[in-house]
Amino acid sequence: MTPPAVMWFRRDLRLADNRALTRALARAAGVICVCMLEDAAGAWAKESASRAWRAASLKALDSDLRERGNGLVGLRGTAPEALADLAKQSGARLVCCTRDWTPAAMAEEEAVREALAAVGTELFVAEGSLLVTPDSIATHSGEPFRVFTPYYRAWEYEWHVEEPLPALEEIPAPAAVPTFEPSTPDSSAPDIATHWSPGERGSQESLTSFVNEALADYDQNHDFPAVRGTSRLSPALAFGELSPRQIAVTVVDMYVAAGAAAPYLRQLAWREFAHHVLYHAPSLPDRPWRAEYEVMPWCDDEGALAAWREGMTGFPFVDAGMRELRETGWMHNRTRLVTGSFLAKDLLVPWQDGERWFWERLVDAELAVNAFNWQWLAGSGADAAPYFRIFNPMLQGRRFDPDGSYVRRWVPELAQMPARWIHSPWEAPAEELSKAGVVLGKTYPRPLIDHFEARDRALAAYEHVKESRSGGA
DNA sequence: CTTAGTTTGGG
DNA sequence: CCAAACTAA
Repeated sequence: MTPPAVMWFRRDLRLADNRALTRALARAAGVICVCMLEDAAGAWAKESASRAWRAASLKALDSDLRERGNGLVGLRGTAPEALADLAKQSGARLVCCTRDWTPAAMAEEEAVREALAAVGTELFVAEGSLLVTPDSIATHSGEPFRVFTPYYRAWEYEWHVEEPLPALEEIPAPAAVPTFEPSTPDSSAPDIATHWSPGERGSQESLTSFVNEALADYDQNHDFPAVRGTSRLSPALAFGELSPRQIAVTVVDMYVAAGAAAPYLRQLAWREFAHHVLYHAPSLPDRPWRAEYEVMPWCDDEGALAAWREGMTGFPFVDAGMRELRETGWMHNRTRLVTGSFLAKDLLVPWQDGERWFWERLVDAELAVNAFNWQWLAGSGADAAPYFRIFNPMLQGRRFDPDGSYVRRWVPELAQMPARWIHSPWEAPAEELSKAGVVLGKTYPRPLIDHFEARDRALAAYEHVKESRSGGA
């Protein structure tokens, strides 16, 4: 009897277009499908929305596997030990997984490779989490890209439309698979099932409805958080329920001739740029990418941070975003920009605090993307928002939620406010407030700070960074 | 796509 | 005269 192969699922929780799984099947008559019950390389906080998503997604993967004559086995302990043990017990000579380009995951791959080598088993690492791997493109001088536009040009040139691998009809298991029991999600995590359908099938349906319903108007609608104008595929990408190739090919197929696919593909490229930057600067999650930002005079204001987390800053557009995050595990991109700018620039709270909160609360949290975006917002990142671009939360609200329906949905205490005042209730005449049943400081907080004073304070702080760059070192 | 200040151009 | 367009920080 030929020995089985092992498929080690990580952030590639899909059966279609999975080169690792396809390889395992091609090399052995039976495949043992495993995942680590606790994802050490993912380093989830104890309470985390992603953990809840992962648990649901693993369950879905298990049932998809069972339909194909297999099933998922959850392993305890660390990946190198658990996989080496499994290889020894089962006699497997081959373990397959998909490459994860984040630093801890790459280190984990190496540790697994060594542990497996010691028992005479090979680790095969397939590509599939990115369309263009971080090490495959560089500037003319051979340096990593530091600016998005030239990166995007190279990226666009580099990726090829290539048909994804089909889903596998049968995945024979070498032995009976025990019942899969994922670790239970945290009680504080959002109720995933009411807002999302995790798992490969649910994500494929999300992709189909996105290309059918929203893609054509993506460019016009994607900035309006009250509209379903974005793909909402970020959690599926984060966990590999869909590969970027499946998404890109579907999007391009829909719009062979028209340019309608380009704005969306550009967003996929931002995700890959984040991985490119992290790969070449592994300290991205912790330290400012631009070293001069080490001297940035942040304020460790616990109270302000708490108000921001709770969605109680008194700025309706900011609070709506933060509450959407809390309730659904996701936030619209526009409000990610505005809430992030508000934390880092208006409140001058270190971007790492925002990064940590998003990491715990977002179902789509990806290390590279989260770190990159926070640094981008704070001004210390690659091709970052210029320091003087400090979002005005009132103007942003009026522009991108003109009728206030996004605020009304997530900040119900303002539901009766007329659109004219909904993004700055403190400016509303007293009778408008009372008609809407709003008592500032009681039913809804007064603004935590004056935005224009905060803006001046932030500009002064950034001035300090500029001076240290020209004067110091 | 931030703001403030300046220029331009239509009415 | 004012609003849109442009520009510097």
